Amino acid sequence: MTDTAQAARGPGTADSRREQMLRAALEVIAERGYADTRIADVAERIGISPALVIYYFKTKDQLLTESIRYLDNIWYADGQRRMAELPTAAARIEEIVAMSCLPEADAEPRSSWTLWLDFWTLAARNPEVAGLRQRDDERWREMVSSLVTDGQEAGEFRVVDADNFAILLCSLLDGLAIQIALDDPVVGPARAFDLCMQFIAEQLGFEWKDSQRARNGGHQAGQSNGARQKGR
Amino acid sequence: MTDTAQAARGPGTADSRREQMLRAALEVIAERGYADTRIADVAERIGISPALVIYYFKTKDQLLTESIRYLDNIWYADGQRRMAELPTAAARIEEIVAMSCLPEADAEPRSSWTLWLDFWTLAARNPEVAGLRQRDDERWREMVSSLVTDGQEAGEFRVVDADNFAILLCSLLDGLAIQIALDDPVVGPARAFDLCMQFIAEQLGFEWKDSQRARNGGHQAGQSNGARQKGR
DNA sequence: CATCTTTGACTGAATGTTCAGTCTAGAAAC
DNA sequence: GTTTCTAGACTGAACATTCAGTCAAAGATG
Repeated sequence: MTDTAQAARGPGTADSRREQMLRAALEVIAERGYADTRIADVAERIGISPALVIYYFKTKDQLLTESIRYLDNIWYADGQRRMAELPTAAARIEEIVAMSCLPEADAEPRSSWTLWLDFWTLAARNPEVAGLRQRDDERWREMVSSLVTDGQEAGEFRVVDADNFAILLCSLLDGLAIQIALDDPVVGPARAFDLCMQFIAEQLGFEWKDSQRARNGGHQAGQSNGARQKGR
Repeated sequence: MTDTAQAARGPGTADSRREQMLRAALEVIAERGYADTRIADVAERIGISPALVIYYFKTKDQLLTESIRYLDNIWYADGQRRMAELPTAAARIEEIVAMSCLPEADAEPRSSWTLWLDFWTLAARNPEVAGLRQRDDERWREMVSSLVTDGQEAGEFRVVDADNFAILLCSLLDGLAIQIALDDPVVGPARAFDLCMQFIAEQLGFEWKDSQRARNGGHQAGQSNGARQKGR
């Protein structure tokens, strides 16, 4: 009967404890990798006993899976928020590229890009995570796709197949993210960003002047609250 | 003379044993994932005792790391061989895309694409593997880059910056490989292949007629010996 | 040729460690 | 005073690695 009920509906403290643990879990995963993340690590990071982690999440697996879900949701919500704040389709698509390529100044270390590597690897064997990933990818492609359609209707973009373009762009971003996550000396954030924008501008037929964005390292569009994730 | 050694059940000769183990390790990694691969799995697969694995590779880590190196080398060598067999730059670049996207008919299961996910994830934390991956990526980009240059000199391709193009294409292939590895229902091998070829033809300004390659599922260019890897 | 000796491949049974998850009981909240 | 949180000590299982040998083939010796 008390499946997950108790935890979610507890007093305010319970709620923040949970989230505190989820965040800690993501940090540890980013540092040590999903496979090498121990309950003790997560507990230690927030100064509690390992037993408490089990008290909130019945099993280790639940903790980790849920933390991935948490990441997934935060990331998507953040994307939507940013999109809503920008006026033109061109600006919005640039924001997407920036989110995928450029580390944010305010965010913690350079951790999170690697989280996506773990996410993918996990999805290869864990059906639940696989579903999550797939939905996430689909959402993302739709975001791009409808954005392109909007831009075309507004006359900002040339007419190309929006769905195909979305697949291409999202795959390209994933591929570039790998290089960035692994600190490739040839394909750093700035170069990835520039190349990608050039590609987009060419495909969609709009002007893109080498922005200074890649130089100063962060996206400036909308960093309102203290969301701390940044990779993709 | 006394070469009855290789009997199916009997003790194997030292030389083939190592490779046998490396191959078995890759199979297990592909199935269960790097993190969940146990020495006992590898041993069981070839019907030997776990102790023997340690006898050959001092530690588990060494076995796994070496198996990744083995994969890396095989993959690169295979790529080079295929390139050498094709006459035009256009055919060669198509072969690269096919290698990255289309599963081969003869190869075992659909295992190996996921190996690359594990490879990347591992590279994020293991410096040795990181070096390996970086070298591999660099090699690959150079292959594309020089291929493009050749094609341009031969008048097959339009003139674009070869290095930038190589980065773009390799990243795109990586990104598409993720989708394929994770069995994305929207981005299957055939579609990935077609989209990618369209992109290339457009960028390099050559004709590409919707080949039947993606349909019949495999690459036909050069499958001479019984090499059994296929993913990327 | 008949015997010993060496050597390398191989195994089964320990050993030791690392963790996830449990149990007990105390402190805080309500 | 009952329920919710929390910690510390503990248990049990899963595994990597070690050890002490077995076994068979190849050389050496006479």
